[in-house]
Amino acid sequence: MTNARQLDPSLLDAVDVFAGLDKPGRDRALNAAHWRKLAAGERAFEQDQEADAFFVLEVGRLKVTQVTPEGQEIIVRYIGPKEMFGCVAVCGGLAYPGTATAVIDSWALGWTRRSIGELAQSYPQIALNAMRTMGGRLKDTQARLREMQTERVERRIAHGIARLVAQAGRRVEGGILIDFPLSRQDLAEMTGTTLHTVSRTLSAWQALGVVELGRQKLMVRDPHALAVIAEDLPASRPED
Amino acid sequence: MTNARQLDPSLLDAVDVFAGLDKPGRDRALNAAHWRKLAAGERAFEQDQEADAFFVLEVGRLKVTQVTPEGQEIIVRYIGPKEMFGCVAVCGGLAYPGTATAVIDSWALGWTRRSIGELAQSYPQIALNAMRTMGGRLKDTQARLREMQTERVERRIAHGIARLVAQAGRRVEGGILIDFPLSRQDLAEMTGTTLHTVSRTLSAWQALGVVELGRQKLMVRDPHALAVIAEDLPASRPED
DNA sequence: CGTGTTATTGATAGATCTCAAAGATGGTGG
DNA sequence: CCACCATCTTTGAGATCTATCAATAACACG
Repeated sequence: MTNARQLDPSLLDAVDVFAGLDKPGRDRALNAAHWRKLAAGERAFEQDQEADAFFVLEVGRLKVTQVTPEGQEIIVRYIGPKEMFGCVAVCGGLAYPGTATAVIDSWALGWTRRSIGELAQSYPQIALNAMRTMGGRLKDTQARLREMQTERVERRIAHGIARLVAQAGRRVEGGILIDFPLSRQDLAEMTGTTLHTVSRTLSAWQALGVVELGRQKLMVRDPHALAVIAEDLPASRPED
Repeated sequence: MTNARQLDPSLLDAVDVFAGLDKPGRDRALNAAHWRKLAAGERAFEQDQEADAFFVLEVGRLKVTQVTPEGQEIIVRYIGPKEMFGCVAVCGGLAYPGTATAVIDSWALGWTRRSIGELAQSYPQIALNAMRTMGGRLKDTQARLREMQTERVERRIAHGIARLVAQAGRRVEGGILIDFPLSRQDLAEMTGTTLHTVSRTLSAWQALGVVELGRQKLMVRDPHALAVIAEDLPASRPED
């Protein structure tokens, strides 16, 4: 693997899984890592493939997807800089549960299953950190499950976008822009609906001035209004 | 806490989280544990309460539920003997994400957050085991999310029942019985539908001889037929 | 035997998917 | 620089699933 990028010691600074590690620990972790470049559209790993590596994204954006036996695709989550991915399988020891695809050109640090295992052996803190992250993901997934079970489409879309705003929102003139290309189809696969319904819903919101739309582009003009929809607050009920 | 039951060393034998521990380790774990009796309907902990303990169920059956801000309840999972619960929060350090309620009279072993932390410190294997379990739960939850997003109600109910059969099915004369009281409402809260739709669906299945129904009782007569519905396979001949 | 819970069943309305077609958009190559 | 093409998006109409409303029935328990 070409080390086209330097292994700067600060790379692991904000990475949760290596939090609390001393200097020698981080150096050792960095020395065991290799760079992996992922051009937009390229895959870090695929569903059901043997889980042989664990990654931390440094630059870019990935989406993790699963396909059903019927061939329908759903988006499990988006991964941003400093987030880890491919962790579940390496810990559990089986195959990757999903496919990780770069949405824009990205750079990730990778560790083989063996080297991350050795590191965790020497630094138990790593296992505890990983556990904390997995706990967070489990909670997050349960929240989405709860939304799917109890909420109508419009609220689910609002929640999905709110999540993206928190994770990948960039303040720009006039609102908050989702910082990577995002199609109506992507939103549909995140929220369990169809691109048609997403398109209709977003068009209605645009007419109300809540969002501004473009091709694979989404800007939230009025985050408060979005929250009102997501939480189904009675705020601006025209009547009753 | 009354130790109404003995602390038999074999209690931890089949408990995943303590797998691979040597004899002194298990003894130490057992000595730090306390018994907790849960009468049917009683709660081990409640949603948003501070997470101060971690449990392993020894006898009985629990359900973990969450309520939405609107007051709608969903069932996150059922817990059977030798399964751990309350782990997420203790690891992550926050509040319990759901409420654990005994469905039938139950006995659990409990550890305070402090004592389980000390144990994990001394026996890193515990953290690894917990991580493996959480990985499994995450995968399971993602599978349910995928089902909710891509499947119609009938298939979701079939999947839900299949999961219960695997977890709590008891072979009896004429089929496999779900081993605890389970109402139509419970099934609805597991699969994201209403008790009405569950009732209609089950009635139809009963007419086909797939299941046999009773008050809070469900027996699967034809597991294969159920699998056919769950996987949406082409309807096959009875003698296939 | 009354009472509360649980379950069944019918009718209806509404949300959302499906099918269909046309309209934008941005990149590419001539 | 422009035309063309693949993709992405919008919008309409109809079909369908499922929730909701409503009423009754079955069951368990004291």
